[in-house]
Amino acid sequence: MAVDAPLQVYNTLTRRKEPFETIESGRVRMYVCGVTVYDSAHVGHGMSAIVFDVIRRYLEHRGYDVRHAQNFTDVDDKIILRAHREGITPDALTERLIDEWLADTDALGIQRATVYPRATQEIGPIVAMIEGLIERGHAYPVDGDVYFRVRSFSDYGKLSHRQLDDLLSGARIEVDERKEDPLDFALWKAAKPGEPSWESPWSAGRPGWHIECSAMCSTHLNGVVDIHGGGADLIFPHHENEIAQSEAFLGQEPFARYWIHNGLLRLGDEKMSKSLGNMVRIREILDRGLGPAFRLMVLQSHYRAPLTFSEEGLQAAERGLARLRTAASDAASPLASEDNAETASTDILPLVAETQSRFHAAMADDFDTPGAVAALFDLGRAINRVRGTGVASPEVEAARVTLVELAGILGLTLEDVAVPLAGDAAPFIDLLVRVRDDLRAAKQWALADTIRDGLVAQGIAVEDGPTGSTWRRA
RNA sequence: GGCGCCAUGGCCAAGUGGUAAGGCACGGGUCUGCAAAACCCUGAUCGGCGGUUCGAAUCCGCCUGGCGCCUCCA
Repeated sequence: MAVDAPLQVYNTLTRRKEPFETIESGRVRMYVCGVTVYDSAHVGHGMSAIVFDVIRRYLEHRGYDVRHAQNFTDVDDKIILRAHREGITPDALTERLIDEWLADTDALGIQRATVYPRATQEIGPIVAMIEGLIERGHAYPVDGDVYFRVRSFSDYGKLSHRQLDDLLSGARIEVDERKEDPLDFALWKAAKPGEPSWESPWSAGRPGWHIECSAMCSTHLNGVVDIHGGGADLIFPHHENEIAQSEAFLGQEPFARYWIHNGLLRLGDEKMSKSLGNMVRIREILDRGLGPAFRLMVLQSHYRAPLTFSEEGLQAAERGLARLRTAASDAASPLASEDNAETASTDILPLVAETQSRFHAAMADDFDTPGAVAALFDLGRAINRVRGTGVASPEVEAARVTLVELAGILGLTLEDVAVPLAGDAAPFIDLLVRVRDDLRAAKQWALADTIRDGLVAQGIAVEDGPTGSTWRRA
């Protein structure tokens, strides 16, 4: 593999790209905020999952041993409300939605995290951390609740680059007289009647939203992590609060070395979000077989930039993906020699090397997937060009293998997917296509066209080449 | 009101000091019984104004337009 350039990673905390250095040599501890499971996952979640999946795949490609933790927030107001509406227990609801999440992300080709801790299964460590914060004077109990004392943490605001006083001027914060400061946030909430609860020194209750991630980083990633990621909408207050809790508790900084945030997916001119109700579920695009196209669409935009989700964008990606698949296909048909075949085929070797270096340089520069993808398209075009001359040479095969491997680092599978998708029908389609070939040889074009049209109507594209016909799923 | 981001060809989208990646679409070709696929050719001086510089899409200022966060949110 080509020598990799030093990896540069953009850090939200410092607002600049920094050389990537891990706490432990060769190992990466990565914590990515997961979802609150009260509804199905939408494509915005899918985008985030794909972004961090690619980051992880690339780090692993560079030889890092990545320990990846992603939480499920499985207790909160919305879950309780939703479960009540459906007439089921919160547990039944979250169990179902977690299964759904795993099925959806699996189908998107996302590697499973190393661990998927759940808030309700981390109560012990959470309570311990809250006790520690109270002991250190960073938190205080009130009527069974426990709040974090924001003024006790001098660095508060450093991630989102805000001043405490600026935040107050926002004036959208409900004033709770029991809190010392309006910005103090809950670490523990006493349960109301009928709500799920766990015993604690302060009340039967449940953890606040932010504390679970801090506790999970402690129990699953040794407290301090290399990468802490999530959507840009988590920067404030969630990640800001996590920093306050963890650094106040640990008595050291930084709690996370690199804060990585993906830009948000938009629908039309506004952010896609559950609260706005303008979501498109991941399942909807998976059912249409557009999962891979969605991944390519995400990759063709930089992860930190916002991306607008659109049907046209999906279709454009699907077309582009088809071209890459053609180039990566094993089944390309060789033909008798052509004059320019030899030159074309030898010229491709330097391009293979160039593609490798372009790809790696792009990825090493803060995961510039659009640049990496552009290199793949250039290589794909070169392969198709040589193929067009009908020559299958070792050089082209080398290019093809490179294309497939590099795409694999991005989680894109290019090799033949048509036959498996056609399932049991494949042998019959093969038969029809062979019969049609005989008809064409006999110049029985009307009949040949009838067969082709029939297959097309069934979603099978038939393409006639110099040495016979091939088919693929359209 | 505070903090921040963005504005690149028809659409999407990289590039952050040396004279504009890539994808999709359109048009014109090659190939082909036809079709499809594939390949080839064709298109932008980078929102506006001013400044810094030998040189700016790329740095600075102002303006216009759009977006995000400040409240649950990937």
